[in-house]
Amino acid sequence: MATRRTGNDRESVLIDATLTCIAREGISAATVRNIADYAGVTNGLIRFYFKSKDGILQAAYRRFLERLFEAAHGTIGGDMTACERLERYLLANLSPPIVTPDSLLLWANFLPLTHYDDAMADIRRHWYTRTTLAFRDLIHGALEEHGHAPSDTELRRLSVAVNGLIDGLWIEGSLSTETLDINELQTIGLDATSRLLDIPASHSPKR
Amino acid sequence: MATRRTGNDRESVLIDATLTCIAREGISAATVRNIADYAGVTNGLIRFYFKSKDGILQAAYRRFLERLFEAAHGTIGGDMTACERLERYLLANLSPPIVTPDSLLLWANFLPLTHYDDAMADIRRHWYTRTTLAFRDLIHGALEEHGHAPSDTELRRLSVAVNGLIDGLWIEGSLSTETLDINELQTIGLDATSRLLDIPASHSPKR
DNA sequence: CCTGTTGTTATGCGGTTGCATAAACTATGC
DNA sequence: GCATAGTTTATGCAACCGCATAACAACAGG
Repeated sequence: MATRRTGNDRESVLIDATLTCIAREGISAATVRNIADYAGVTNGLIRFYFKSKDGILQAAYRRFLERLFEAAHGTIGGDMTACERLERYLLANLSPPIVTPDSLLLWANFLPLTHYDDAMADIRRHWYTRTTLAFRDLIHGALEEHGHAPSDTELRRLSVAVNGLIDGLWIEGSLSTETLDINELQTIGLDATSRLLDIPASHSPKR
Repeated sequence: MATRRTGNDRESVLIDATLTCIAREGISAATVRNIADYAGVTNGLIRFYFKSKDGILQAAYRRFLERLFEAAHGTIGGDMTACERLERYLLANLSPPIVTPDSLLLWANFLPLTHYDDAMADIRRHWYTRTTLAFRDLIHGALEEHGHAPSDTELRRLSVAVNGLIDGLWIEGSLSTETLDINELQTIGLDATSRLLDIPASHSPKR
């Protein structure tokens, strides 16, 4: 019997349990009973905190995306130069906990749901635009700092390219944690980005 | 009642039905009955061609990956220059049928299976190494053609970077078929690649 | 202490669905 | 026409799923 908790503490535990469950056994194993097992409680409790199974799934998806976002943007301080901010952001996106088999698995498991379920689709769109915009700003800042003044289309294209690069490296890194070490992944990412944006990398000033 | 067929024709239809089914309704809807419906036959027939549900799933995954591979490498002729070959390859990877919501959905639906099922994992590894190697050769050829003679690590890193870029653009393109048109995606991809490899793009000779 | 509220369990229901099997039927080649 | 490959129909039977509800445990305030 689980010890009694107060406040929305349990709710949080349940959401995390959902994520671990999905990461370990896949979305099809994310049944009310199974999730409850992961959380160490009994199935009925889920209905106490969420009005349906869809509810807890949406909450889990939201938390997952929010964590990804935070893991990347949380490392950025206001006192940095634009280039430092961009670099921090890139590095975070090429390190754990973002680059992990689990995060990729969660992403892949959730993605299909956003195609059949409107609520899930909304959640994805929300975070997608949020990340995209924030990212564009980062790129914009870094470019300006080096005297580049890109047009709107140029900026958009560069953002798409670098964003794509990072996403692709994220996948490669998460899928081959054995064969590709994290340091090399970061080196590759930073170096490639500096070439794409035509700005020197911070540690290797020239190239 | 479906008309009678001969040879392994039906088998092929069943595999395709599996893929359509997964793309449209997700892996959890890929039940024996549902797949049979998509194929226009009855459930019992599946067991005639495949020894279990896992069997047909593996066959479907194999076909899916093989098609992706073919869609990209099939466009390459032996009489082209290395650069042309690379460009063709990149363009194919940034066009339908590779860049489609369906292919991404299939990919995302299958990926988790490769983490719980050894047979599926083998299939993924097989095609993964195959694509990686082929891609590295393409890059290598293009670099040589421009007088670059990369070291092994350089070549590997460049391959990872460009490969990541393409994968990332594939995701972005497949997820936002509305907001991002295919031509722009290709422009972005080719341009970015030429910067990464430090070789001029074919149509815009200088930049 | 008692009581009301909140957190938690236990249990049951109705229903779906899944995979597999076996036996019956049909077309087709020889 | 007979044998065989292809196909359907019917069925078994179990797992299990999501949801609901009622009983039980803990804690807070009066």
